[in-house]
Amino acid sequence: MGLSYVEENYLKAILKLSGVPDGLVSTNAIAAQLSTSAASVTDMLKKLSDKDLIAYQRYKGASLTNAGQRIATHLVRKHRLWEVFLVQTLGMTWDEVHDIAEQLEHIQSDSLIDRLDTFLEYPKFDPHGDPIPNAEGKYSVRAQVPLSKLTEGQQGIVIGVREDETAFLKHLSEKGLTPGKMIRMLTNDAYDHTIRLVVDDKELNLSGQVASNIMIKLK
Amino acid sequence: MGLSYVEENYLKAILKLSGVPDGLVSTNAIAAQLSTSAASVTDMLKKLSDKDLIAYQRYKGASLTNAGQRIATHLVRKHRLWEVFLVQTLGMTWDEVHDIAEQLEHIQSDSLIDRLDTFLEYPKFDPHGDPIPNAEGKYSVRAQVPLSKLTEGQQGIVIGVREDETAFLKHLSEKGLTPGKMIRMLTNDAYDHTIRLVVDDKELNLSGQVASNIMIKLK
DNA sequence: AATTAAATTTAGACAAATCTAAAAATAATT
DNA sequence: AATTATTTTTAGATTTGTCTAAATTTAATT
Ligand SMILES: [Mn+2]
Ligand SMILES: [Mn+2]
Ligand SMILES: [Mn+2]
Ligand SMILES: [Mn+2]
Repeated sequence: MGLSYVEENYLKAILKLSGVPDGLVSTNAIAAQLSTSAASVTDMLKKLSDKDLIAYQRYKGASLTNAGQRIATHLVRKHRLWEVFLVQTLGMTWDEVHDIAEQLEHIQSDSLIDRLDTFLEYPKFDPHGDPIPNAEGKYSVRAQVPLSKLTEGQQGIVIGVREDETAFLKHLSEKGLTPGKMIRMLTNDAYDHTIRLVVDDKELNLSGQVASNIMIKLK
Repeated sequence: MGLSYVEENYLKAILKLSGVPDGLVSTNAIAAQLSTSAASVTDMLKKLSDKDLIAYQRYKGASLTNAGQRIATHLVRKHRLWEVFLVQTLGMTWDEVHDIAEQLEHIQSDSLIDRLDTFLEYPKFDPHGDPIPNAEGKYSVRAQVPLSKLTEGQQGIVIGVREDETAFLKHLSEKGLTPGKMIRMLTNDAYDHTIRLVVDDKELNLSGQVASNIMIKLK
């Protein structure tokens, strides 16, 4: 009784949005995440609830059951392992792998993904710095803070991003702001949130919006 | 304007069945190949004809147009390259890769498949001995004959099979009849088509049915 | 040539996933 | 508390791909 790729995408969306206060994800939030209508979401929430993959109360919201969480986490594992493969093995750039991984994550074969994990030597993080769950669904956590929160003089290392869009990632590549790079904050304007910092001995500017999507490990 | 994976499977089925006399593939042949009903096939043939991917005359049969052939050949290329990857890179056995490749062949990304080809060092044949079309759709042909056609005393090398089923491939693996192996025909019964041959200095029996699906390069 | 058989198409229904528009429930304002 | 605004659900229609059963065309037999 496998799930359709559409059902899988809903589970993944709910997992991604689960960071809310009471853990209940709203219909509209899911609709926005999946670029679909609220009506479609309601239909699917009923369906996933019938399959006991989510707990759903109408007008209240949805949360993953243990079964649903297991499936969603496995999808994230597959997505991120494939991203590592595409960058590390095939030499793609980090800005072109997300859309392909969105397709590859739906390939059904546990044997395949475990062998891929072995071949890649059990990577802990994907090219965007996101943790890769192991076969049991456990993953590493790292202390990290958005670049936008750093104060003047603070230093750190770029360890990831919070955004998958190609345009955003290409923008960072052009500025040299990729994972592993050491940065130092020069000025962080309290009012308009414009940032000036140093990377590779070069100074550059960033908007607060962009900086909030870059994750830093403090030095 | 991409095609659905269902449309892609129809094009691939028609290509596979195109070895018939006048090149016209029948509705029933496609239905059998895809394990679907003749009525469904008729519906899809109309649709593919409207898209100019096949030439179709009702009650007569279907054949691929140049556009359809290009797409179908590209699918075969992807399928076989992924099979090489699964066996060569991930260490799977040749009997477990076909079903996974059936899924992977529908991943949409030209960049991905060209990089995979480069990574695998441009293989010319897949694990089952089938030729891999290059990016332009051209592929190598090898002189080959079914094992069932060999006469007493003839020798040759196993270079491929004509059947993807797991049970069939496992059967051959157990008998040691895999690509690259040298064989010598002992007896080929003209009436019941039972075969006795030598592989690795061991004698073994085969049914005519099984032997007809093993391809040999004569020595 | 007429009849029977086989292959193919058409007709009509169904499941999955989607949409828009309208109705209902909840939340926010006055 | 009553009104307005927002969110969510329901109703009904649409697209894609499928099915079975009946009708039609083509092929094979007598
Ligand atoms: Mn991604
Ligand atoms: Mn990622
Ligand atoms: Mn195959
Ligand atoms: Mn093959």
